[in-house]
Amino acid sequence: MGTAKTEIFSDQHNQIARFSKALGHPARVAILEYLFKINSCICGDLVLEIGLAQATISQHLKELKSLDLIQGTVAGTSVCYCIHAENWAKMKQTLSEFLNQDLTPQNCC
Amino acid sequence: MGTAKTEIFSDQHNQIARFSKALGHPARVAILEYLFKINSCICGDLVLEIGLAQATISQHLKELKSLDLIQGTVAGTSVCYCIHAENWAKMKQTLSEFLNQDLTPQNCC
DNA sequence: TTAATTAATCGTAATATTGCAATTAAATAA
DNA sequence: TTATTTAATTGCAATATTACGATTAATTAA
Repeated sequence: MGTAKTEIFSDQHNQIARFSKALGHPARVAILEYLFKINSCICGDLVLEIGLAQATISQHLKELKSLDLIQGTVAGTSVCYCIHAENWAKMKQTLSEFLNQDLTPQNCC
Repeated sequence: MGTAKTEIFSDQHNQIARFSKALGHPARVAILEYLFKINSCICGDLVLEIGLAQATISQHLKELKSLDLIQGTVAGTSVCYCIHAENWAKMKQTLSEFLNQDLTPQNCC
C-alpha cells in the first residue's frame, strides 16, 4: 500500500484531492505565495527565498508544474517561473465549490 | 527525511499546508462530502459508502478529527460523526485567502 | 574552444502514508 | 453473566514523500 485507491472515487473527488495535495506542503505554499507577490522569478531566487536545497526546490517546482499550477520558461541559463493564471483559476473554482458547500443548520446526533 | 522542514516556514504557510494535506486524499474528501450531504452518520455507514476497510476509514476519520474538521459523538456502540461547522469555516477562510490572492495582470518573463 | 552559471535529474536515506487483518475496548442486548 | 455490535488500535507490508549531495545537461561568457 502507500498508494491511494483512486479507482473507487469519483473524478471530482480525486481532482479535489490532487489539488489539495499539491498545496499540502509548506514549501509549495511558500513558492506559490512568492510567485503571487513577485509575479515571476527564476529558480535560484526561490532557493534563496525559501532556504531549501536547489534539488529540493526543483522537485517541488516539478510537482507544481505537473498540475500546471505554474509554468516555467527557459531564459538563458535560468528558468523563469510564474503562476499559470488560467489553471489557478480552475483550481480555485474546484476547491471553492467544495469548501463552500453549505451545512444544514442542525448539528451532530 | 520524509519529514517536511516546517520550522523554516511561517505559521500561516504551515497552516495552509496542514489543511490542504487533510483534503489531499480522495477518501477524506468523500467522507467530508458525505457528511455535508447527510449531515451526520456513524462510522459503519462511511465504511459502506466509501468501500474501504473499517480500519482504514477509522484512520482517515482520526486525521480529520486531529484537525477538528469533524467531531465524533459516542452514541451507544456507535460513534456519530459530523462536520465541525465552526472549524470548517476557519479552514475555508484560511484557504480562500490563499486561493483568492490576485495576480498582477502581466505574465511570465 | 573552455569556463562558468543555472537548473534538472539521479541516487539514496529517513520518514510518512495508505491499507488491511487481527485484536482490543466499550457499550448494549440477551 | 455472556453474547453481540461497533469502532479504535495494533502490527505490518507496500509505496510515497521529503531532503540533499553529486552529477548531468544546457546555455552563456570569456
